[in-house]
Amino acid sequence: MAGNDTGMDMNTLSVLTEPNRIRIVELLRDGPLTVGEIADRLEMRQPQASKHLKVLSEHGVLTVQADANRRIYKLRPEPFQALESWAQSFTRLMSERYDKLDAYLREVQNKAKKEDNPTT
Amino acid sequence: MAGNDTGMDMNTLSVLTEPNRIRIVELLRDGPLTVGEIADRLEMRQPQASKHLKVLSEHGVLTVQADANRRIYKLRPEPFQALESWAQSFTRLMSERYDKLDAYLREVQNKAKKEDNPTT
DNA sequence: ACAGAATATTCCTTGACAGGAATATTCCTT
DNA sequence: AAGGAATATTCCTGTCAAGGAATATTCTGT
Repeated sequence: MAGNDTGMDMNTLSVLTEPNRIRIVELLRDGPLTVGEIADRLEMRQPQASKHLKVLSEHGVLTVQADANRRIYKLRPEPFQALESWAQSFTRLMSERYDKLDAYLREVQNKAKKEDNPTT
Repeated sequence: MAGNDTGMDMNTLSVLTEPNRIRIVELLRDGPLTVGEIADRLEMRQPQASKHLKVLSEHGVLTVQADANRRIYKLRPEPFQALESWAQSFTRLMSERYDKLDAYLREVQNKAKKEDNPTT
């Protein structure tokens, strides 16, 4: 493992960075919607909406619920919890890290000298 | 505005789509590093590292500090705070939204009937 | 069974973008 | 001033993914 214990699947993040998918997700924040409504409100064509919804579903961001002809999409909480944790893993550490810059600077300079004459 | 008041600029986020950039960001979580070290530890070539670092800097995820020949890159806290807020704007609402599914279902079905014979 | 909604899928084209390789630039050291 | 790190930039090429358009599928109501 690479020290990522936030449960954050990085594909989830990358799936959320497509502009139209972000719009979909933000729209669904206010509640579940059908494909048609999503396409309408975001002024995109139905096929594109379906495609994005598929991607989002496949990555666990959304779930579908069938209602007759329609498919109602809604957000799943998990990815956002994971994303929040992931972001926190940075914000929590950030302030103390700030102090380490000076230390690192000196360290780097030392290493530079050492590499001038390695013990050989 | 489109109801996004978290200060989250999604273009900032979109920069984190690229796997190697995520790796860089996670590496820098442990503290600032020079270009060479980043390239080494992530086993990528220096030019690619520089390119990614440039993109990350341009989008405000990193800052540079020059030290002689070297450039020390470190994370900026703002994007991650914004990301955390953004994620929270979902996790906070998610549980109550869950209850609204049934309501929405009925609403959708009503609307369907109305559209069958619009008042004209 | 049929007509017609609502949604999904396929095929195609195009643009963006990441990596490779070579080279330019900047800065230090002597 | 010259040589040599460390880093940045440029040019090229291939890949991938999003959008458009057309079509297929699924479901309903009668």
